[in-house]
Amino acid sequence: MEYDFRKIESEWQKKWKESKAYKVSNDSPRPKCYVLDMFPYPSGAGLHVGHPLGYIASDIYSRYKRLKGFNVLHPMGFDSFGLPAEQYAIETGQHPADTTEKNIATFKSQLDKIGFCYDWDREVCTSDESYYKWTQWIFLQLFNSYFCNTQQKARPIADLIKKYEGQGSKHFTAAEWNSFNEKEKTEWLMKRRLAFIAWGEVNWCEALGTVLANDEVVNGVSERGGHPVVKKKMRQWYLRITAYADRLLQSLETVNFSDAMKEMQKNWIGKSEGAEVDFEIQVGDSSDKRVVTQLTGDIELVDVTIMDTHLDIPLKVYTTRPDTIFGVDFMVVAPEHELVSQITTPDQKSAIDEYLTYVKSRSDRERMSEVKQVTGCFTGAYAINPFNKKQIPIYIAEYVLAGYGTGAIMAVPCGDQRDFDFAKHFNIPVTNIIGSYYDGSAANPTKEAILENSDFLNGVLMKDAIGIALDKIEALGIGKRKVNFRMRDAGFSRQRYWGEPFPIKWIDGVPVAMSENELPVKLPHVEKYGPGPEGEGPLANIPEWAAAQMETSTMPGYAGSSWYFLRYMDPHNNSTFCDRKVSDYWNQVDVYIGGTEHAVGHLLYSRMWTKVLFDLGLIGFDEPFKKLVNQGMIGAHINYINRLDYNYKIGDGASGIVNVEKFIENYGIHPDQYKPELPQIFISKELSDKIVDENLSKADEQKLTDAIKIATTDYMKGVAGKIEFDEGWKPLVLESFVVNDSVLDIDTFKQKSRLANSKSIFVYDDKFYCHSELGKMGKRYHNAVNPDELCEKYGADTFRMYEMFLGPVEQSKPWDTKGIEGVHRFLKKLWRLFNDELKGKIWKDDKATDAEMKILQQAIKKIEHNTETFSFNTAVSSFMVCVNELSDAKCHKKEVLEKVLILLTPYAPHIAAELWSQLGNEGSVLDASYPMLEEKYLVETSKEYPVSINGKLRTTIALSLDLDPKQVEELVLQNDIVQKWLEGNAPKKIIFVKGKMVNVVI
RNA sequence: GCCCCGGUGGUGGAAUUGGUAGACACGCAGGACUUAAAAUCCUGUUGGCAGCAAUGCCAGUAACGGUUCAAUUCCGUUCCGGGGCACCA
Repeated sequence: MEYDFRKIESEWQKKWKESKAYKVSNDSPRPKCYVLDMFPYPSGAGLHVGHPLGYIASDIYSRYKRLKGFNVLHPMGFDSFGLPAEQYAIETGQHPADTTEKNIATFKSQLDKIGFCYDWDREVCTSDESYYKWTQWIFLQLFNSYFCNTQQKARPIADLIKKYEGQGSKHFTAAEWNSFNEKEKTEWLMKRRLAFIAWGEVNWCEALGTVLANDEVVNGVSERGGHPVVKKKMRQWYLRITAYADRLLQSLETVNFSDAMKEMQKNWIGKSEGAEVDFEIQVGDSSDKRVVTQLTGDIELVDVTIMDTHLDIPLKVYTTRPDTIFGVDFMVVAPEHELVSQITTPDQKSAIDEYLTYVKSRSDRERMSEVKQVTGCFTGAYAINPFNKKQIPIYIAEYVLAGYGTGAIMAVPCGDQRDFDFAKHFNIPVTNIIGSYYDGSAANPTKEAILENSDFLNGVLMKDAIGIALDKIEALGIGKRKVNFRMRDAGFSRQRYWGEPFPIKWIDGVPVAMSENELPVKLPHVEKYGPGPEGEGPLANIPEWAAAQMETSTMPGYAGSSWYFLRYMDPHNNSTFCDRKVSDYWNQVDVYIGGTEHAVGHLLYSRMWTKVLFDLGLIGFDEPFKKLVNQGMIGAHINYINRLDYNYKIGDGASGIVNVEKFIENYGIHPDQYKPELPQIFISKELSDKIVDENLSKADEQKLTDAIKIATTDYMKGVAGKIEFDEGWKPLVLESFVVNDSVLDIDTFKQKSRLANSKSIFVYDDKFYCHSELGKMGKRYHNAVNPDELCEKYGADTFRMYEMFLGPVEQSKPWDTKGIEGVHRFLKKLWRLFNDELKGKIWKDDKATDAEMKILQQAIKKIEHNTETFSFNTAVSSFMVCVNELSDAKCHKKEVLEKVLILLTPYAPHIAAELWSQLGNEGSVLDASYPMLEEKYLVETSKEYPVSINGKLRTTIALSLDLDPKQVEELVLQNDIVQKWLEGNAPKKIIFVKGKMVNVVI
């Protein structure tokens, strides 16, 4: 009886489907465990072997927990709104709903072949009405809530209105509030809502007709498609995630994420503690009597003489190092800063104007990329150091950004390298406040120096001086402590079609929330997916939609994925997004598995939504994911082949001018239109390397010349002209199936590669080598490996185990299909413990020996530990060790084998179930109980001790474990090899670690 | 530039708190079975030196140095690779 995995797997998959073996109940006396994979986007390309890595890991863990007696929720669904479907719709005219449905079907069939234990009854798709109804509902909760700074939590906006009506705010009195008209009230409330509308500079991409999030823009072009992106002012919806910045940061301490992940989130939030300090501004020096006369309206510098040279408005700077305030030698203000026009002196006006023009001419991209070049311009104005009244020149420079802090910094050249470079460039004298820590050649950002030249801070350690300076600044009323965050509020509008419509109507220019019983606001059908007028979304093109004054943008991709883990708990509830009782039962996701690419986007947004829902009392926990496991990427070799570049040119050859008549006679075409299909000349890697190194041998040169000759002569018959070779060659991506260990399989290449043409010429030595590098797996690199094919060829069980066997889940690693044979052999070997090819059944009911039990118990111990710690690769090798040992011991005993099957069920469920039923077991192996570890079989009485001389292993000696150190020493010293090394001398020391090793020091 | 993670045979990778480096596989080489192939099984496989051989010795976990009886593991410096952030004050 052979291991017929195709039959076994399809039969068991069918059985499990029919018996609803993966149905999960919300009502169970067993403890719960929630294992979740990151929401996949159902792309048209389908799955490649990189995708299921995390799914297999989570599936193994889920099945393991089930065997351990947990009620396990392990759902799957689809993040089905998104740009690619819409792009595809624009290109092909197919409705995104149709293509999405098709893609989901493909995904599901691919996933099912791998044998995952999903309860498909709980599947959710973000583009289903029954789902996005609740996305819209949560949006309304966000819209109708504000962040209360006193309680540091979200509260209903009604509470705020009540407060405004009763006691007003620091901006208006209660009486004023009550006299405001609706529009004014709306505007004030909009400043506090968690979902709000605002004008903002957004990344506008003309080609996609949409606004992109920061992380969707790469190097100034759109991530998808690479279209140019420009800044544009638009009215956008935003989520006030900045209100949660501190809580998002603090509660990172409560979750089990990797340090790298926490670090990324911390960087993104970018909290810094410092101070805002006001500096008096003096325009011109005191001998110069010119100053600003008008400070309101459109400000202009007026050339009049006035005695007072001080500006009423202070220069507000943000600094994290108030301890360095006596080392300030100049100020830098962002070129966009509103004070620039006010403080510029007439002398400097033309220089400043020139610099501003220069800055405007620079794209953001240039401003970011050119770090080394120092640019800037003096404004003519000075700030006054509030402590020592020193005059400090004010510059503008593009390295200071208007959007961060106050848009102005105090520059301390002895402590900050950028400031130092700037000072050198403009010959600004540098004040040294850190003594020997500053050597005059570079800045030193230390906090460990004792301050000098610093008035009341003299002799104080910088670290300590920060607090002292802050106290003084606050006491003098010239500034205050201030915490800054780098994070910005999250843009929540997309000028797109394939997303959730907003439950918002615009009435007299005011956004008005629709009521909950009007939900869902259904996404209407459109004929065209192009953008609407003025950059609005496609919905603006629908007359009825526009007439109903509906919001025309839709929600972004992360809307639906910010709360989907809640919907899985209660997917069919029509009266609420998720029943509180149910979410209290399932609570947080215990293990969340996915890639690092969602580190800052999805994870921060879903964490924020969870906090809001918690604040509003809708769920009972404020962090969605208890533990996060980051799966590594599966890479693949990208292979390149070098093709010589050459062009056919007629008429400028050495042989002279083309005889047009003769040419037409030969070819029936005018020479200008003649474009022959030229043979392609491919050169192998070592040859192209030699060419680069100018290391070409005579023989190599001859080969190339010959190839070129063949290529040219064929096409030159009777024609005057020549073929011109460009200098180099083009590396082209090869299909991975034509390459074996960097060697090109020329026959397969000729038959199957899209690059081959009938007249390809190959230039190489003994083997044709290709250039090969490790990169991503994907369609465009022609190296994607499809899991379906592997499941077909080796079975799902083999595929699952091989993916795990590749290496640690969290580590990125290259794919290599070859190794899969080893895992497949292992399963066949396991099968042969139960069945013989000829004799059939060979398993027996005999009592197992202690030695056999020991093999089993070792396996239980290792595999349980490895599964628990997500070390699935070592678990697979432990299975191999176990089966190898049982085979060697010729153990075919049910008592041992059935336990092995339970251990194996999470990893290879089909074969485990089949053999389990062959053993005559009633009931499903899916619900068997995990074998208990019985330590008594693992107790050893003796050990083969490694014996080292001076730490170097020389021999091993078998010793009983109950010997005392003295007895051990005696036995060790009697050993021949030890004697040999001692050369008759007494050892200096003998180190004995019980159960580990012996080391003799001589 | 800053932060995080990593570097182990031809390849993927093992190695509790420092305690027998290279488990388990792939590949390769040789052998058995077979008319042959597939499948299966057995043997070898870090490098170098010596030996008919069992074996022995030396070197060896990116490089160098340190701590220790003992270092892939801890510390320091450097190099290389991957990821994240970036004129962030």
